Amino acid sequence: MKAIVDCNSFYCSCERVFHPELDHKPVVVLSNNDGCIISRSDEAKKLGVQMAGPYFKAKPMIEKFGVSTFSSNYNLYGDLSWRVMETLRVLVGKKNVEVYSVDEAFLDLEEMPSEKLQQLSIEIKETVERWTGIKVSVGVAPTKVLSKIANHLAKKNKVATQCVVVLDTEEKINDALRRTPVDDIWGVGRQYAEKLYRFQINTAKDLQQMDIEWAKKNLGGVMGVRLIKELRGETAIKMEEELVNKRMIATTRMFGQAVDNIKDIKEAIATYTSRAAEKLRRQNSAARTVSVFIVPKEQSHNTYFRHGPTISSYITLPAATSITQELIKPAVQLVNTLYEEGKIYKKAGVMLSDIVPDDSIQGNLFCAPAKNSNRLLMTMMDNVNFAMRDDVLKFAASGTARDWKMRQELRSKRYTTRWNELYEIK
DNA sequence: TCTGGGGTCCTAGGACCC
DNA sequence: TCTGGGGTCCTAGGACCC
Repeated sequence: MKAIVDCNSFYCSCERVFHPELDHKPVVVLSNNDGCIISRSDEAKKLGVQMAGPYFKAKPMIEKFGVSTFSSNYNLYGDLSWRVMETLRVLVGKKNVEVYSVDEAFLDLEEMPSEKLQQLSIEIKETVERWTGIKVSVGVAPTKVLSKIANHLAKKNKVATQCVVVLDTEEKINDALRRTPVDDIWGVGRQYAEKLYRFQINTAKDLQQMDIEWAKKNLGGVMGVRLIKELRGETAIKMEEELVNKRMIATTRMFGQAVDNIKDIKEAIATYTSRAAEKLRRQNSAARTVSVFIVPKEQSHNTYFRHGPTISSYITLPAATSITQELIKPAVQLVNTLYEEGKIYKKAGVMLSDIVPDDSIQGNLFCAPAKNSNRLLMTMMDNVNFAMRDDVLKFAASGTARDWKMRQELRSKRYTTRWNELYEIK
């Protein structure tokens, strides 16, 4: 059996840990730039605040009902996420925890006797809450897809289920499948949901009974086949063993305000490259391809949100590297080829790919090997910046005024990663 | 005026090889 | 005039996830 543990309204819950007076009150958390709403408490959901909706549209309602609003505080969420995951590792063993996202983890419970699963799930839920202050929901079932369905049902009926649903018999599974519309299934997005409804496939039970060949043809080939197998209780998506290195690393941002000069864009690109290089070194990798893209502001005054055309290009380096300066240089060069005078830009990004392990960099006959002093400098910068969870040390190319930086007007304090922002009890 | 950021996997199709 | 068969590698793009 497998479990999925999912934090309830994670970012909102993190804010509540340090604002207990907000329990049972509506809370929302905004994306970078205070652009849209990315986490809502149950009370905010009940008021009708839409997920991923633009903040400025919801603002009148938010003010009317006195919804507490926060800019995203990733220092805080990252730290609390780590505490939740550590708690799970203590409870079920390190090797049985697969961190799936900042607020979710799969647990491998194969060795657990089935009659103990309900009890264990309750214990997990209660311990995480006691140790971290974060409320979670637990779904248990034979496969990952089914456990996601269990979790969904637990969240939908918090009072009746106490946030724990265990699907350990055929009967319970079938009942759960009948109560789950296809668009609530993990792996079915908007496109597939529309298609399924057109075929009169309305519930997870309907989908489970479809032919494998049909899935292959209509639901994205092997992905569809896996999905149906998982719904039938047959494992098709395995637990990931250890931490796998990323094969692509990206840092992209909307600008706090639109940018109309190449200097600011270069600064932004240098900053994003530094951040991406940091992620690269954290997994002991090096990259050989640097891609840069910039997005001009859309001209039309359409009421609908549309992405403008993305202008992008890439450079493949003679040898893979993880040294920030060596990556900034080509990235900034690319900006020269992409930037067009007179246009206004609202977003930019850097992507590193062709990623290889740092210790097996393919040498290049025509290049000197990376100097050790550079490595030492990188390690030193990483240590300082990691301890502060921010880029306290940076390269001059990143700029100092940084007019393009994102807005975060409503951010709470970094209670757990800054000495001078510690929580105070009077 | 104001709409996030960071990933994964898969497929089709083109280029190229013998 | 006729124009094989099998393979690999790469890229772009679609779909999905949180």
